[in-house]
Amino acid sequence: MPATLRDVAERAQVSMRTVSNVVSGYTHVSERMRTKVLAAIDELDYRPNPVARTLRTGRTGMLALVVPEIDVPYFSELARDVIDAAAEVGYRVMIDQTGHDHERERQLLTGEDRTMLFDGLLFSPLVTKSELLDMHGATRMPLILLGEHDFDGRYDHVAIDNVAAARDAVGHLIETGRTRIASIGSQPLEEYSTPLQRSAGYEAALADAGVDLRPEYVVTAAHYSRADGYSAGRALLALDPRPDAIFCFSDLLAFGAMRAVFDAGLRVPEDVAVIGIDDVDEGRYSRPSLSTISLDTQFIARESVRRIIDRIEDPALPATEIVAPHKLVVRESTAVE
Amino acid sequence: MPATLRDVAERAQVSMRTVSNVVSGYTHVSERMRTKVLAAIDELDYRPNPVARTLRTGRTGMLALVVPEIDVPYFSELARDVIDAAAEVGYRVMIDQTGHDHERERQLLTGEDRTMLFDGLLFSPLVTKSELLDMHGATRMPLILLGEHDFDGRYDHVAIDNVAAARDAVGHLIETGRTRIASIGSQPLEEYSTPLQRSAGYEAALADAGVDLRPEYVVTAAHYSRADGYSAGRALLALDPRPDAIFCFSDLLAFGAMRAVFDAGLRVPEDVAVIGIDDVDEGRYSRPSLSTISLDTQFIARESVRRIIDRIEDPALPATEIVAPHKLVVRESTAVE
DNA sequence: TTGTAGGCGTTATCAG
DNA sequence: CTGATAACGCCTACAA
Repeated sequence: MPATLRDVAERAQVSMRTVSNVVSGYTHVSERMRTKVLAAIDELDYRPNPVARTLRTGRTGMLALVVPEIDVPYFSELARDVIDAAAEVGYRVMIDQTGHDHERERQLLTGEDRTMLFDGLLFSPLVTKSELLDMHGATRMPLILLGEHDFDGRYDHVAIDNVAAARDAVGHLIETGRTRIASIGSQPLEEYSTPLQRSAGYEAALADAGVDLRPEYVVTAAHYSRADGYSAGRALLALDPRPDAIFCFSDLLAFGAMRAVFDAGLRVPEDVAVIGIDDVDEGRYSRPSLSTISLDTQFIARESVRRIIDRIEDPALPATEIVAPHKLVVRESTAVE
Repeated sequence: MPATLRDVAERAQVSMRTVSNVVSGYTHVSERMRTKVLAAIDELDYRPNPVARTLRTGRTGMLALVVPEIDVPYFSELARDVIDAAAEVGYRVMIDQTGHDHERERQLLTGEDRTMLFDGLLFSPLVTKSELLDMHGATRMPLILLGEHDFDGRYDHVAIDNVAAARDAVGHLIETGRTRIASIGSQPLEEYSTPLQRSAGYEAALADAGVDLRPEYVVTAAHYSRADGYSAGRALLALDPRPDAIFCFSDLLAFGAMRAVFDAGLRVPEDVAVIGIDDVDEGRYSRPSLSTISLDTQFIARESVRRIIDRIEDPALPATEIVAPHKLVVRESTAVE
């Protein structure tokens, strides 16, 4: 049976008030009292009960980070940075993965879950915006959207300019002389906003260069996985004329696509150039190393944690949008000659 | 101001007890009462306060998973499986990364942290065993050790047989005719148990085959990262005679080492064979694909969650050890001819 | 500077 | 089957 504040008070012959003062940052406690209390705490091996403290103060000191899949490198690298940024300001992070399951997203958003022991929600969503608004409406849980854009200014979000990112990637392929540019990553059924935006950027870049969009060059991917990149890549290589470049909506898709190119007996970048988005560590060591659009996960993590803490402290704050920077990183997979 | 149980009771003209019964799915409630209460809940948009419930019941419904680095694929794949396994039994998972920081490990273990809002700890440790015993001693927090071995039977753990895993990997290299077998991954300073065990397996396999251990073929790595694998690989390739095989203590090290081989103008597996441990997804798509020892993260996740829940329910349970299976997966990076 | 008492929102005990 | 009431452990006006 763990010791409580009352036990310590009895043991030290002082009031609970004094013990509490000592425990939670000294505010005017005499030296005699303090040592007496500390001794009692030590003897009883007392630790404050965080749940009771939470009930009283209304703060759990915990944030939730919700991502589609934690084992996708982009999200695990983001999680790493979020955990670190949160730790710096005294918060811990609960992670949940929705696994492309709308129902699980909905439960978190509506607060329907029975274990919502956190002060705020960092949400990297699949759902489209209108659905989101309806779901979250009733709750008062502070919420920051990650990686999204254009939510009518009704929510805080730390966004990526997905249209520009895709445009930069495809623009690079065009600059290096490729003209038959395929893409992998648009969504088969649902209208998720990230792939929609990246599709828009792809189309815009082609239009800018006066290159026709060939519908057969646009291959969908249900998940942003290596496996889906591989099968999409195989499909593209069977086309005639064969693409001379592939823009993948994520690095993971790109790794799969590159492997498909090799298995077809072709070379990257000589026969087919490949570029991704995310800039995960893997791409620096893959063969060939992967050209990509680098998204600044540290920036996203820091800003979103900063922002949600502001909002927890003042729920009335107006919603803001912060756009994280991105930049083109040229490596071997799009080299010329 | 969110509605409370009392508000609902007043609104529905019943006692708090009845409302509580309805909310927590108690069976013996008359149909009349139930509908009346549900109506009131709906009108007031009432949601139970999880913190109050937790204070009363002593359960948070949350587990903590502590790993060195969440962005290391092995750990993020493990986290994925742990989150899923926990969700199946109604638990959520808080993730913390110690980043090779002993102090952070200690805080979690001693319960010194001020936000320990979880019912049990799944711990993938860096510390050696005696340190661990001393730290955790006082706390009553249920604890399961992951991936470790040989803790005197004083703690529950879901172990990997690291000695056998390393031995199998090196044995495979020997069977395929390699004789100058280097290793990357022993630790430079501290005596962490996982690398110690893998070193032991490496040495044992060489001894089994009557192959001499050359000290210069043993290269340390501070972290199990691609970067460290790369620099270790470079160092090995400069030796004379050059190794014809490299056993890496993790897949990540292996990816770095393979890249070093290519950058030196050599080939994998023709000039140098490479094998890792972990079997992360990346190794199925890398070029060449990576031979490795597959660790069953699903098994580890399921068993550790099952075990910690048993222990939460009955803290008096005797400690048990479960050893997760592993198996050799042969791919291109160790092929012959 | 320190003590007393009330309440955070829930569940559990004990009557009825 | 339902109602009143006491904890759960802590923090903080308010009082001394």
